[in-house]
Amino acid sequence: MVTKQLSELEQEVMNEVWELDSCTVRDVVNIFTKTKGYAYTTIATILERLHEKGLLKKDTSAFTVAFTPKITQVEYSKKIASSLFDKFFGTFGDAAIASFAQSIAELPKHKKETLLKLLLNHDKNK
Amino acid sequence: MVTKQLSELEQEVMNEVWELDSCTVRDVVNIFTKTKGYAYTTIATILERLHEKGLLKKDTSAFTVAFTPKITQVEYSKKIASSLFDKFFGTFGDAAIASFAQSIAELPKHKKETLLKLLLNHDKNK
DNA sequence: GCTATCATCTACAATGTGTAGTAATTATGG
DNA sequence: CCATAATTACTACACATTGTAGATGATAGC
Repeated sequence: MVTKQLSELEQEVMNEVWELDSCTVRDVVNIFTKTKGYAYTTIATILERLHEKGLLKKDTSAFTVAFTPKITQVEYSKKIASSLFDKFFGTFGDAAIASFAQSIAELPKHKKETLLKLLLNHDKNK
Repeated sequence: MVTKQLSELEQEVMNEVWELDSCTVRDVVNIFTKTKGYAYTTIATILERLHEKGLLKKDTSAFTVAFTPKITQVEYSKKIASSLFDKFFGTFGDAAIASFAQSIAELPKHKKETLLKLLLNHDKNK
């Protein structure tokens, strides 16, 4: 099951929605006005596209529409990780395991250590 | 340094070029006729694009052009892995380390074991 | 010299993406 | 209750990427 990645802006917006949890177009626009200035309709379009892609629930019962994530950020990141790995090993095969390992080894120390701990734990409890 | 991923077809062709090492358009066309039937010019276009993207050397000294990889598949897969990890953690932050670990845990046994061995080795030699 | 092959140039439809205007509708402050 | 602001739904559009390949001119080899 290939989980296609979101576009840059979609992902940014999605991250905000995860922070806000339930929100309106205006809420998201307000967040972004502090940094980049997007038109109201631009954000509306992106939220709509995220809805079409099945990532957001859309509650239209009130005049002002509310969007809510259908999946948590952690769940979603899990899907993306799986999909990435599948694609990576599908493309490069077992020869790429070393590349993979090397990239892990080059992660910032705290990430690497947390990761190793998790992996070894997993391994014990199998 | 973000290494952008190749398109599906570009990647397929690139994989063949890595197998053949030095090759002509015809060589690649021949490989593919066994499976999918691409027009000669389709493959030529893809090879040209891979050249533009800096992945292939193009030797035009003879009438029949020869393409050669500028980077090995393993080196390239290393870049992709790094880029993928950067993007992944850049997008989802440390909260995603667990997702990452879980996806590793779900890899086929032999991949996972090879990977763990490499990681622990790395860790020892630091 | 003819013919098959090749390289290069050009093209084009489909899709994704960032970006936003317009029209119609509804909420709201006075 | 009305005017103005806010909101939604629809439409649009340019630009990049991708898969796909035709046309045209150059060349190699018989």
